[in-house]
Parts: sequence; structure tokens; C-alpha cells
Amino acid sequence: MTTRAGRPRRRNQVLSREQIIDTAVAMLDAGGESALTIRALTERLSTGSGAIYYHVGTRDELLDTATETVIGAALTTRPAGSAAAPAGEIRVVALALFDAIAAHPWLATRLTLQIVRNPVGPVTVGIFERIGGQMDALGVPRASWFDAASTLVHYILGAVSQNARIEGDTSGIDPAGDRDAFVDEASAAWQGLDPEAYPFMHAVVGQLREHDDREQFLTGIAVILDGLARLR
Amino acid sequence: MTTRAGRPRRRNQVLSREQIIDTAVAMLDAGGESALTIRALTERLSTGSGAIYYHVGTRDELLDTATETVIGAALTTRPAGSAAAPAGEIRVVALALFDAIAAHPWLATRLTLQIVRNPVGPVTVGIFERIGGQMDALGVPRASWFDAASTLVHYILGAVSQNARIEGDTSGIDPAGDRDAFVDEASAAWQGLDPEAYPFMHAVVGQLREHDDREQFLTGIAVILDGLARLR
DNA sequence: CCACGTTTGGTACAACGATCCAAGTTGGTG
DNA sequence: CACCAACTTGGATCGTTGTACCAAACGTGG
Repeated sequence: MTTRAGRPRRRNQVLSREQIIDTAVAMLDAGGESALTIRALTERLSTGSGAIYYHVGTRDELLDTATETVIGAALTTRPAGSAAAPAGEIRVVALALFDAIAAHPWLATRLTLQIVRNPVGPVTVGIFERIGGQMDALGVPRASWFDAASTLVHYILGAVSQNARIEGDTSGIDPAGDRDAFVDEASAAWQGLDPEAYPFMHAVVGQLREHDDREQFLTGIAVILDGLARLR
Repeated sequence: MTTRAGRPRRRNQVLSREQIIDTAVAMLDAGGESALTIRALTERLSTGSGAIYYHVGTRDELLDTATETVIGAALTTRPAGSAAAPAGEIRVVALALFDAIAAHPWLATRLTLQIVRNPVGPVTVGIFERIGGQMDALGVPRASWFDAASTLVHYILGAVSQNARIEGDTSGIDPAGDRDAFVDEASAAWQGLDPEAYPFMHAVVGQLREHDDREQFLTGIAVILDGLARLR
């Protein structure tokens, strides 16, 4: 019970970097990106802004770090347990990202922002390596590996970002109710469109009501895998 | 040359809504999202903030409106000239969006933000209708229309957003030089990764150097169309 | 010519991110 | 045991932002 440090706690460390990041993620989850202010963070941690900047730097760097932390954790799911089929491995990674963004909707914009500004960071590289590593076993010719992996990554990140939902308040105890209300509103809006200008939207409004986001997401992956199979 | 109004200019109208939006888009193109401040906008238009809020509302609404304007303009390319092949029509729409985001990089985050917050708006509906309208001619079974169109839209918007490039300053007279420098930096970073932990990144670093964004984007669409052909 | 709704320019305020600094804390050293 | 130096912390401060609000200017219909 003494202060013997299992981890290399160097000198006086009342506040840790991980603590700040975890709190930031919690605040982002609770109220979205606008809820993470330096002031609110210092108040919740009972500290000053100096400590925050000392440990994690600027607010933008904190958001990047939070993104890397969450995505990194999501990517550690099933670190190649028993060698599964390559298609299955891709599905596992894709669903891990899908669930991560469902739990942390603020990732929707932050993820693309990070990919655009820093395509060399651990987020992009980690996802790409994990997906691309299956190209060989998938039978994709070596010359098309980059194109094939890019197609999958673009689809996965696009679908995952666009499926994010932003709830206005934290009173949403029933997530299914939120989703139903959202689908109701969307289908009502689609139905109200001009049928002659938007024939397709009217044709599929029924499928909108019945579809399952997760299933549709996996269907898209299956479609792309089918398409990739023709590349050989 | 008198003040005879061709369009219904109602009363005293020194400042028009379109003027504000066009100026906002120009400022966004020049310096990114952070460059569009109400103050800078009022200064450039030689007016006050009251006029801005009267015409276009809050800053967030202005950004949404700017997004709708740019995307709407991009979607009017080839409003069904001569009935082309459905795959060609999809390519036209996809490339229009690709070029739009290349010309306006700030769309990368704003587009997903708008889709997430308002999936019923003209942006989402316009893209969806334009892509989905080709499902019938493409031979996709009616029951899969929604899934198929969603797959395409998710891929297109994902790829297009992730391909956006944000330049730091406006001194980039040579866009090709910017791109080469970017690819050089990225490939150097990929090369510097641990080859055992990231074998795939090392395997495709050569393809990264040689690839063309636009071609790769179209390859992905072709892959998905191939996959959709198997749905029948 | 008057009156009233429309449009405009500017002021004011609260909140934000970031910088800076002085005080506090701790482990090692003599 | 005393002391120093580096590390860590909390808060005060500054410049900037979005936006609510208001009074004057404007022009059109009566």
C-alpha cells in the first residue's frame, strides 16, 4: 500500500495524462465535441489550465489523442485469435469501428479530420494495415492490393461516419426509442418529397423503415468483397 | 441600366443573401473553416453583423447553406443529357462530388457533419436520389435498392472526404507540387514503420507513390458495381 | 408627406483557447 | 538533515470569437 510505483511514476504526479484523456472522452461522449472545453475540463478535474496544457497540449491535440486512444482500443479487438477467414477478419475490424463510433458519435467528424490532416498517424496506419493484411489471403493480385484496401477503408470509414447519431441531450435513456424516432422522422420527410422529382426515395422508403444499420453495413462489405474477388 | 429589377428585389436591398453565401464560400476556400468568422465576413462586405444574421442566420446555418449551395451546384452537372449507361451516370455524379471537395476542402468535415445531423436535408436526399435512380437500370433487384444505393453513397462520400487535402497557406501556386510533397512525406513515413508490425504498408508503399487518386476512386466504384451485379 | 415595416451598422456581453508566471511539490545530493 | 533543481500545478490575463440587442437609416405604399 505504500507509494511503491509499479509503473514509472517519475516525480510528483497528482494528475496523469491518461486521466485527462479518459475524462475528455467521457465529456465528449456525454455532450459532443462542443462540451469539451478547457474550462469544463479543469473544473471537472479540479485543476488549472496549466496542468492540462502541460500534459496533453492544446485542445486540438487533446481531441486527436482522444481519437487515437478510442480507435486504438477498438482495433485491439481480437488481435488475431485463431486464424479466421480473411473476410471474417475484415468484418471483425469493420464492426469494431462501427461500434466505436456508435459509442462515441463525436468520432464521425474527428476521424475524417484526422485522416485528412495527418494521414500518417496511428489511426490511418492501424486501420489500413489491419484491413490490407487480408488482401493476400483474399486472393487479390499483389498489384491491386493498395486499390483494394483503399476501397474497403474508404467504404468502412464512410459508412461508419455517416451512421453516427448525435443525440441532443443525455436524457435519452432508451437508445432504441431514439433510433425509432429518427427513422420515423426521416421516412416521414422522404414521404413528403415530390414523388416525380424523387421517385427513388419514394420507392425505398419502406426499406428505410425496416432496415438494420448494422446488417446494411455488412451487406456493403460483402458486396465489395464480391467485387474484389473478380480482380484476380 | 436603371434600377429596374429583373428579379424580385423587394425593398431596400443593398446586401443580398446570395452575395453573403458566395463571399463565405470564397473565404472558406481561401483559408478553411477557421477563416470564416463573422467579423472577417462583415469587414469584407463592409457591413455589420446584424445584416449577416438577418439574411443567413447563425454561423452554423451559414456553413450549412454554403455546403448545400456547393453540393447542389455540383449535382447539377449533366442533368441527364442523353441517356447514358447507368454506370456512367454514377461515375459522373461521383466525379462531380470528388471535384467539388477537391475545390472546397472544407467540405470534408462539413459534409459528414451535415449528413449526421440532418439526414433529411437537400444534400443527402439529392445525392441519394441521383445515385439510387440508377439501381433499376443497373439490374439490382428491387428489394436490394436501398442497400445497394447506401453502399455506393457511403463509399463515394467516404472516399471523397478522405481524399480532401488541406493546404496550410494560400501560397501553394503549384498544386501538383503540393501533392508530390504530400506523397513523398507519406511514403517516407510508411517506409519508416516497423516492417514486421506493418508488412502490408511496406508492401504497398510503391503503389502509394505511383497511384492516382482519381483513378483509384473510380476503381473502387467499379469494384462495387461488379459486386452489385452479383446481387441479381 | 407621412407612417410603418424592412434593412443596416455597431455596441455589448459572455465564453472560449491559449499564454504566462509564481507558488507548490518531490526526489536526489551534499 | 538541509537544500537545490527540476517537475508540476493553479490561476490570472489577453485577444478573439459568436451572437443578442438596439437605434438609426432607408424606401415604399397610402
